[in-house]
Amino acid sequence: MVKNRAIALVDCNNFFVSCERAVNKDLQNRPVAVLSNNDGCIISRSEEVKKLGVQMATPLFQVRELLEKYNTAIISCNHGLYREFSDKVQNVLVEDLGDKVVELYSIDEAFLDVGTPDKLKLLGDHLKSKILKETQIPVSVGFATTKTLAKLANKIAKTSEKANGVLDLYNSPYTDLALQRTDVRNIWGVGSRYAAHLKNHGINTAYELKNTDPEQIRSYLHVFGARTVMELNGIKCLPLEITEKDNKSIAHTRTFGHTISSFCDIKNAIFYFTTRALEKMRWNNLSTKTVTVFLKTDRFNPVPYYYSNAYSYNSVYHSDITSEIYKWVTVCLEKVFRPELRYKRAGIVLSELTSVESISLRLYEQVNFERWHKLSKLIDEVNLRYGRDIIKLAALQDKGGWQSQSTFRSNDENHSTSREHLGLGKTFSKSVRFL
DNA sequence: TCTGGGGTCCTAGGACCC
DNA sequence: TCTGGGGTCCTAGGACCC
Repeated sequence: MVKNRAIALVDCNNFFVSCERAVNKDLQNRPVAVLSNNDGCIISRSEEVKKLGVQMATPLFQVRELLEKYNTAIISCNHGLYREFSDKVQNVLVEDLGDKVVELYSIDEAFLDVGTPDKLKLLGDHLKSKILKETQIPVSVGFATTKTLAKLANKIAKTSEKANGVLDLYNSPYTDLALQRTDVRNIWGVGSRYAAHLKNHGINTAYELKNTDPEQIRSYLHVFGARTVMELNGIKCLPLEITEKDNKSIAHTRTFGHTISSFCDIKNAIFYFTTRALEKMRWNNLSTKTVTVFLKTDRFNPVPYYYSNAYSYNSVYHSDITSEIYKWVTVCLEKVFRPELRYKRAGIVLSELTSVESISLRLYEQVNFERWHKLSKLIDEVNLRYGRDIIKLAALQDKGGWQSQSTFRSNDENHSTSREHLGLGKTFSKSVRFL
C-alpha cells in the first residue's frame, strides 16, 4: 500500500508583530500590538498582549488603558513591510525544498508536500531555525496527512511547551488524543456559526466531529462540513495548490476618518480606491469586466437608519483603462448614493478578471483601446518609480477628508509607496491573498 | 378552465479564512 | 470620541428555456 504523503504547515508566529520587531530591536522585550488600517482595531498581538486577554480585532479604544499600563508599543500597520518579510520566508522554503512543493496559502502561512519521511521532527526543527536565522521571523511547523490536521498540528505546536514550535501528527499515535482535547470551534473551516450548529447536535470536540457520518453533517454544514469530517479522518479532500493562481477579484475598501455626505467627496474617494485597485490589477496583467461599488453608513450609529448597498456594472468588454473604468464606477455610484445620508465606509471590487492578452478585440475602437492601455501602464511605471499619483487623471483630486488615520505608523517612507498595494514581490506576486 | 418539469444560468447572501 | 480589509466558496431561489 502506498503511504499517504505528509503535509506540513509552516506558520509565522504573530506575523505583523514579528516583522515590526525585526526592524526595531527596541520592541523585542516589550508587549506589541499592531493596528488595522484606520488605527481602529488590533490585528496582531505579541504573546504578552495575548496573555492580557486582548482578542483579535478588538477595538483599540476598549483596551487602550490596559495596553498603556503594561507599556505596550502600539503600531499602525505597514503592509509593504509585511509583504517583504513574507517573500523572504517563502524564499527560504523554496530554496530548501524546491518550488514544486510549496503552496503559499496566505501572507504568513505555507503548506508543503514533504513526502513520506520518518523523521519529520528533525525537518521541522531545521526549517524553524533556518527561517529564524535568515529572516528573524519565528515560525511554527505542524505535520499531518491532511491540511485540516496539519492546521491542528500547527496550532498545538504553537501553544504546547513540550512541542516547542514543531509537532508531528503524521508519525504519531496521539492524533485522536489531540482531537479529543480540541474544541470543535478550533478546527479549520468551523467558524462560530457552524460551531453553534454542531453543538446543538451534541458535537463538541474535534474527535466527536471526526466520528460523525459526513452525510449527516452535509445536511446542515454542506459540502464544507462533510469535507472537514473526511480530512479529520486522514482522507485528503483539499489538495495542495502549488501553481500560481490569478485573483478572481481585487478590492479596495476603506472606513473613512470621519463620515462624509457630499457626492463629490464620495466620488473622489471611490476614484482613489479605483485607481489603487487598477494599479494592482495591471501589475498582474489582468483586466476587468465587472465593477462593484458599495456604500455603508456607520453601523454603530445608525442615524437616521443603517444603509448598506452595492451595485455592479457589467461591461460588454474587458478593460484596464482608468478613464473608462471611472465611467463604470460613476454609474454604480449614482445607483447607490443617497444624498440624505452620511457615509462611513465605501469600496470597490473588480471581478471577472482575465489576462489582458486573452481579451477579445473591440469592434470599433480597438486602436484607441490599445493606445490607452499602453498609456495606463506607462503611468503606473512612473508612479511606481517617482511616487504615488505623480501622474493621475484630472478627475482624481487630492486626498480629502475621507482619508484614514494612521497615527502610529513606523517612520519608514520606503514602505509607503504604491508598491505595497500591488501585491508585489518577485516570486509570489500572483497567488498572494492580502490580509 | 386546465396550468409540467427538468436543465441551466445568474445573483444575493451567508459562511469561512487570514 | 474611537469598532479592519481582502479574499474564497457554497447555496437557495428566481428567471428563463424548451
